Amino acid sequence: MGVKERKLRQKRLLRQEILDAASELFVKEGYENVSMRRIADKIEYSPTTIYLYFKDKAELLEQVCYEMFSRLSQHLRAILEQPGDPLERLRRGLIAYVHFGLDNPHHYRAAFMMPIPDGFEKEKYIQPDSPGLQAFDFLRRCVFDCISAGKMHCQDPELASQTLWCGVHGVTSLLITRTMFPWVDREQVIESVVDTIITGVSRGTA
Amino acid sequence: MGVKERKLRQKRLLRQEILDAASELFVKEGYENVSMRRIADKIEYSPTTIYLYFKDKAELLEQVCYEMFSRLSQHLRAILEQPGDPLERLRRGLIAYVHFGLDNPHHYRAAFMMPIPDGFEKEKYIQPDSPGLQAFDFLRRCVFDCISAGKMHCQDPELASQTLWCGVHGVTSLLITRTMFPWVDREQVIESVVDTIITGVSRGTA
DNA sequence: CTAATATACTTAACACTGTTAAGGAGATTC
DNA sequence: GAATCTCCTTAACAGTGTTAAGTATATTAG
Repeated sequence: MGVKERKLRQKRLLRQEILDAASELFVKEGYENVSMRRIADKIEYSPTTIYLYFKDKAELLEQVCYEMFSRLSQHLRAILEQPGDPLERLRRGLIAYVHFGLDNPHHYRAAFMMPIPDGFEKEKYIQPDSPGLQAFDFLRRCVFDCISAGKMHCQDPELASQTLWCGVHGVTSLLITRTMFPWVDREQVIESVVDTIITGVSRGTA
Repeated sequence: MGVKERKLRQKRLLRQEILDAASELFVKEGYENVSMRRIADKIEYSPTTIYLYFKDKAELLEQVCYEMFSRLSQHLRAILEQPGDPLERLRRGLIAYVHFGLDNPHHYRAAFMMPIPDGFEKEKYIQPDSPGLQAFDFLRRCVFDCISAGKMHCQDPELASQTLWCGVHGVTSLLITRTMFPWVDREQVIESVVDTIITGVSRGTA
């Protein structure tokens, strides 16, 4: 009686089709410039069909970002699980973070630079297995490794991690939104920020 | 024949009235949650009247941000023109920047965290007397003072300034958009970031 | 094999949005 | 007193996210 499974499979397929269409459009044109009707056109269904699979446009974006975070997590894991000097690993991880954001500017904007709808964050962002926190966890572990290796005299790994995150987020988001600013050189700024915060955290007194 | 001046004065008055109403609503509810009709209601004019004074909603926001930048500039000047250790001045300036952003989250978001409409930036952001660049100039001068005083061995004051800006922007924007993130302590993170980037820039090798 | 039900989708509509075109009172000028 | 100009409004357009109601089709029950 595989009929039920076939139906379920088809439902999942359509759901993914919607997700892919939305993702592609969000990436190309940005969340607020894509309408539900456009997404519907792309998959050749009526606009209201989307609401059978997603609560609203925000949830659609949320799911798209979820997938994006998963990719970021994988990306970071690949880097941070390599052997070698933990400080150098940290450096490479932070730089990879920035480039990942610059490669996916619309998703990055959606994930980190937009106000979170009410009653949204607590459930989705606090649960510890969300890809967002998972990515942050890689950073935290890497910082811990640095402290263990005596490469960083800082009492508080959590504070250090959050500080580092703020730093890389700063470059990433400014390079995304202020493309016309007379940056001395984009790559140079990225390296400068990463080096600066690593130096500051590892040699700092805080 | 003061009739012409009176009319001009009244036009400027209404323009400012629109600006104030828009600013207040933007601050309270955020740019995208405020409609032209709501602004019009507040000043008790028809919605289309606004278009006699501003090209579109984006220009309205731009002007509101312009005023906000002017206040930030004044704020920073007050701090950075005080005598004393330039490194300490820099520190106070950066912390003031962050708090200013946190005190005006919607304006800060509008000014730094939103994509710039096409054909907008070149004219408005590159002209050197814009309050935005003016504020950045204070930072640049302060960094220059630090280098002159031998407190910072870094060859490139421009790169150092941009690096510092990225850092403070990072904390500011993350604290604005991710209010529910389990921050170790908001004030502590601010201080940590500022101290970290200052330490990094002044002791760094880059 | 027919009748009832459940599934998956669509059409039509609502209440909004930013923005523009056309028109209308009231003051100013000739 | 007639024409013009200024400032503002009404009405409308084309779009938005979203919901309620309706319609075929497939599945199940009698």
